[in-house]
Amino acid sequence: MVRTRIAPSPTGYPHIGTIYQALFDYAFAKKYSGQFIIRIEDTDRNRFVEDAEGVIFKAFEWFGLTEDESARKGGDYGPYRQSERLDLYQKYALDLVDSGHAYYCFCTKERLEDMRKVMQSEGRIPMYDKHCRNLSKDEVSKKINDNITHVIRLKILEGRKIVVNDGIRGDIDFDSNGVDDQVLIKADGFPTYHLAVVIDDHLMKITHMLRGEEWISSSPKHVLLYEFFGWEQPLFFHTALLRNPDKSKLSKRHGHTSVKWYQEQGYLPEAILNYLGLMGWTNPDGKEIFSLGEFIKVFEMKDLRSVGPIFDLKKLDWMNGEYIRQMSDEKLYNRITNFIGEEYDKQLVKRTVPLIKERIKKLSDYIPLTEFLFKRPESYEVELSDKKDIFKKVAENLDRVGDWEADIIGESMLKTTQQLEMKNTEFFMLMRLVITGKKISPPLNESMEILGKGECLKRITSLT
RNA sequence: GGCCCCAUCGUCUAGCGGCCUAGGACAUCUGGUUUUCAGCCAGAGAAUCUCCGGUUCGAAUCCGGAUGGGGUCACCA
Repeated sequence: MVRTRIAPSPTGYPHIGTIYQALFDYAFAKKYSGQFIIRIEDTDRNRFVEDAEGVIFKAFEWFGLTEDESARKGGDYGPYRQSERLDLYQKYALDLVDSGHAYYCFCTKERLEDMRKVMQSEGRIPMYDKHCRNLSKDEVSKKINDNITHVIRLKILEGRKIVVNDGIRGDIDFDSNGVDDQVLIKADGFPTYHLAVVIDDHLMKITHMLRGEEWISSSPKHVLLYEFFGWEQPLFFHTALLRNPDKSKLSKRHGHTSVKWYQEQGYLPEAILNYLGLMGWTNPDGKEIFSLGEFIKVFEMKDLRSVGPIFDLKKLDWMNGEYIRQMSDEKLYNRITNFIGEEYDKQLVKRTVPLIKERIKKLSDYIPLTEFLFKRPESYEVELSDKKDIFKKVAENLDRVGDWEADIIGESMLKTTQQLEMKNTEFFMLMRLVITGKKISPPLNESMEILGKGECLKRITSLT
């Protein structure tokens, strides 16, 4: 049975990289009829954001990455919120102390900081100096009785080779001398990520553990913990990191990391997922546009590449446009009204859909392109005050049009062009400007039909 | 800096020892369709496969080293 999990921290809007990983977790679990789990890792009380959890779940819903078990849905291996599992972590940490694989540490933050400064100034790598490692049992119990704040640290054996098996990269060897005596239980009684992740993945029966590459260097600690507990490890998969254009890890400063931003830009969730699926993975049949369902059918974790791809918005834009064009008018209409809100006349919006479908890449392109239909242009991109005669003539001819339909409107204007002995391009550009205010717009005849005869004549005669 | 990961067009990638004078997609440019833009169609340019050694009859593909990029070194995840 395959069981995968994504473990976001409730610190704000979800990171696009979290979705990237969740996509693989989800697809893999679904492919093998397993379960996909969302676990909330809220052990850092300093970074905790009150309503972040709800926002996270909403985001997953938006993408259609629906979980089988989670903090909101429950399941057989709960609770799925780490803050509700504190006694569990405590118990296992004490087991580790008993078996000699962990120890109490009473060092103050100040001492630790000073120690690191000294080590750094000596050009050494800052690591805990194991100061509290060899305290006697009596010393420890005395300090605990005296209520001295303490943490519990992992005791790393020296001179050992630790092998981390990664499903994407193969075996990665570490020397235990380079691994720090990691804090397992913090002074506030909360576990650190390292302890919690191992205990939870084991207890929740996770079979395939996928996470970002930035965790590789702490993996030896986790491997050791599995060994000390005598537990079988899940398979590890460390995905390549999404990058900024300068190749550094995708960050707010150089790129867009928040799911919220993508929503506000009017990217479609299915397009984002499709694009993400192209990062580090290639569809065996070469197709670049594929649905989540198709992805699930062919995805294998081992096919993931280990190179960190640069997140290229240009290609996402293209793909989003591709999805928009493939969508039915009805569906696109729903997406647009959903996106722009209530203030726009829905009947009007509906009629514009066929006009803009091939012209927008993102939902946020809609309003700038169609604004002129909802309100009269306030200015014109080109000076029109010296074209009064032309507009007078057009207005006269258009006024005679009986059935206000695109084709007939076009014919009338074509006739006017001939009467005025103007070039088509020149004439229609003037018309485009007077109607829309802009040099670039959706098809003119159709736009005029939607706008209505009265409104069109008003716009034209206002310049005569 | 120590440790670890990675390395094919600007970007995403194909490639698993001969089919590679390196293929596709995005982007760019050109032409066509056209009442603007977009779309669509056709085409072009774009990678001495980071470099240097080695293995081999033969290497983008295997091995070693160098270089470059990235990650990580917290009582954050």
